[in-house]
Amino acid sequence: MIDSERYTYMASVLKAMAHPTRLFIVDELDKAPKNVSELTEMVGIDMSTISRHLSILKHAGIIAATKSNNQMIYRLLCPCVLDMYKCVLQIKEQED
Amino acid sequence: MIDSERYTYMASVLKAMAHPTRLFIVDELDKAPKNVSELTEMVGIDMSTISRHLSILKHAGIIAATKSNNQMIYRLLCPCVLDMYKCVLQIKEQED
DNA sequence: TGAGTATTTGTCCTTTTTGCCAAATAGCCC
DNA sequence: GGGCTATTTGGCAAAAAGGACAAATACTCA
Repeated sequence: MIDSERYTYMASVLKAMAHPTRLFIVDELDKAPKNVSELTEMVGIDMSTISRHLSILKHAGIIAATKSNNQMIYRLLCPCVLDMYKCVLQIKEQED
Repeated sequence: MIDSERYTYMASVLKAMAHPTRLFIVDELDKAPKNVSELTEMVGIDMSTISRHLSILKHAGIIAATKSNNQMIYRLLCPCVLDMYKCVLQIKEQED
């Protein structure tokens, strides 16, 4: 398979996006940076789970974190990922 | 979590994309429709595995199949998914 | 230093994904 | 129908992902 490394890299980024909670987080961070507690409250699951989701997104290079006092403020790095949402919804329309 | 259903749907489509082999297949089908044997030869893994990858992409609404004689010809339905590649590579550049 | 808040990490368990092999199915041609 | 080719499906094992709880870490403020 040609360019196998590139496909593996791209798949890892897409995999980082491919979870409902993480898509929600990305959407929220696009509106404004937020800390872990705020996101935890919005999603309504264990904070440790949210923290791991954030770690996955950060590791993929999609979001970044800044420490402010004893909080971690997460922000969206690449708003271009939101364009993916549009394409996906276009697929949905075509199906209906 | 607001819009939970929509995020679940979007995650399912992204998950369907999030595999190196499936990204390769999408890329190839964008160039031209192909049958299972052709893709199997290009990727170099078991045909049953390719068939399952195709089934995942088809189920997600990303590709479609047409039967021609005793072959299945797969084609890309939404070329917009290729724009995702661009965004992902943009993330990579920002990291380097 | 010690209490308190915010976040991350370790561990365990369950579910999902991936890939191979073998078997089943579908369609063509004789 | 029978052989042939193309594709899909069943079953299994290994690997990865997801989530909860508890414990650890980090930082602030008194």
